[in-house]
Amino acid sequence: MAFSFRQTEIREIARREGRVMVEDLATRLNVTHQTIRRDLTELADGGALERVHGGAIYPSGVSNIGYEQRRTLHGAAKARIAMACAAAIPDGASLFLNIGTSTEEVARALLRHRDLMVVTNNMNVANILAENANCEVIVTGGSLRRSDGALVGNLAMRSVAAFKLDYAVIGASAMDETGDLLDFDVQEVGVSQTIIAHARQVFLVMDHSKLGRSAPARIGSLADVDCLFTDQPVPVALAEQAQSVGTAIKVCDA
Amino acid sequence: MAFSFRQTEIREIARREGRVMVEDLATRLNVTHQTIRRDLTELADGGALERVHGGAIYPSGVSNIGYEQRRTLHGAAKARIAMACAAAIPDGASLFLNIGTSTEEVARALLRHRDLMVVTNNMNVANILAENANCEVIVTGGSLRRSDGALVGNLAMRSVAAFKLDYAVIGASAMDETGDLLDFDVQEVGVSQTIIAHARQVFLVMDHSKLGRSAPARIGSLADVDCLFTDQPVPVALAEQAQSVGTAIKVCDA
DNA sequence: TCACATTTGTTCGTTTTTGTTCGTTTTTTA
DNA sequence: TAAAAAACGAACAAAAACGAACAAATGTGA
Repeated sequence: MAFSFRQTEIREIARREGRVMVEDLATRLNVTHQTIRRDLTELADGGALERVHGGAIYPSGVSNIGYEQRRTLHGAAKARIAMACAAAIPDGASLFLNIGTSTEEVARALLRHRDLMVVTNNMNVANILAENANCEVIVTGGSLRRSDGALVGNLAMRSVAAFKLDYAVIGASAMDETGDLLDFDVQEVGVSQTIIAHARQVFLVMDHSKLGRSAPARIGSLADVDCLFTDQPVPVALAEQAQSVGTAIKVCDA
Repeated sequence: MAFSFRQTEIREIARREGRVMVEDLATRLNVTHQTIRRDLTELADGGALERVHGGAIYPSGVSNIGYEQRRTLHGAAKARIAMACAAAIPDGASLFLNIGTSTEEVARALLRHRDLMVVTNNMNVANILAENANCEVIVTGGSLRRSDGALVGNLAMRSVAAFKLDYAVIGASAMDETGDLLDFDVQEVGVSQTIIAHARQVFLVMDHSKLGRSAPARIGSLADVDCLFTDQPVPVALAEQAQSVGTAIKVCDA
């Protein structure tokens, strides 16, 4: 179904503003209510909008901005990665879980584990694992970043440094071809570095979209990681690099 | 099931603030109580909210830690206390908020304040205030206690000690006739003491049911408190005690 | 230019939503 | 524990939104 010019515009407005109202659109687009209604009905029939009395709502599951969006992006792949990573962590272990949607997924995959001790600077992880009664959850301090529930800053770093745990499960924004582990946010780098330094084994969870691309801040290198969990075969250069520094790569495809 | 605009908004508010009240929503959304009730019923039918007498609560996740929230839903007294306490805190202030349903209530009352800096060892408080974009939220570290979302332990205490703020808003389990401030949980005492020591002004929020009763662990005394916010006139002995040590008492009755 | 299809505006009966009232149930208070 | 207060839901009327039908305007191809 091809939408008219006006219908496309209505959909655009709905995407931007989350919702549209018949009355309002009629004024803005200089047409009658009835015309708008016809448009909304067609858009709803085509699945582009969700019709409600008085207007329509942009379907939220599809593209809530920002964090919610990333959350559902690559959902199945992330779940597989998380399951594989969780499987590598034994009951009774102590571990760090840092920021990122991938690590949150790991937290979900750890809900059935027993006697874990988890230290995290991610509020969402804490919330998720709160449901596992067999798991001690320790939250690092820090300033709350609303966009993703991260706790950042000095406090977080100092808190992490007070531990020495069996595992660290970390995510990051990117890894480039030379095996450098990168992040978009400079604030996060310090915490991630500290976590790596205070864990006996480091697991990196990262879907394929982040491999081979770049980001401004450097956390460390592939050599710091004991095992990389991802969803597709990695670029050859990276695979060779991993081989030479002794990093295992676990590809979790369907 | 597609929810109407208003219903969508109600759900959003519920997500942000953990709960909604019929009365409040009717005012904020400019419709009658009956309309709000209908909305809440439909949202509850659709599984988007959980209906309770007087309003509804947002299910799942952290907002759901413990059933305390439901209990306090009808605590009009607590809400009044919280409003009065919030009113005594100016925009731009820095403050501690410790554990307790009363302090959570204060957090809700602070949602409209601007430029606050809030340090808390209460996950629920952090979640509530996360929605006030004008408020910097800092979470102390600590071990997560599931029953009430508190962060306890050494880490919490050490984190608190890193600050010196304008106000401390604290709750406690009890205050006996001699003006001793008491708690049922020994673990909490240390944190509360540290908070008191690192604030320029101390506000105690405590409903009348806790006044004049006892508890095993001692936090401090009435003398450490600058102002006590409660909902009913305090016992005479306590009032005299307060007078002699220079503690203000604010009775927030309807 | 004409015939025809498509889109938009207008009108009007129908449906949905909301406000009002009132008796019932639940919660609070004394 | 009984009275008072608050919240609840049902019923009905008013208001708002809806969609169908048809006329007018616009666009299109012979």
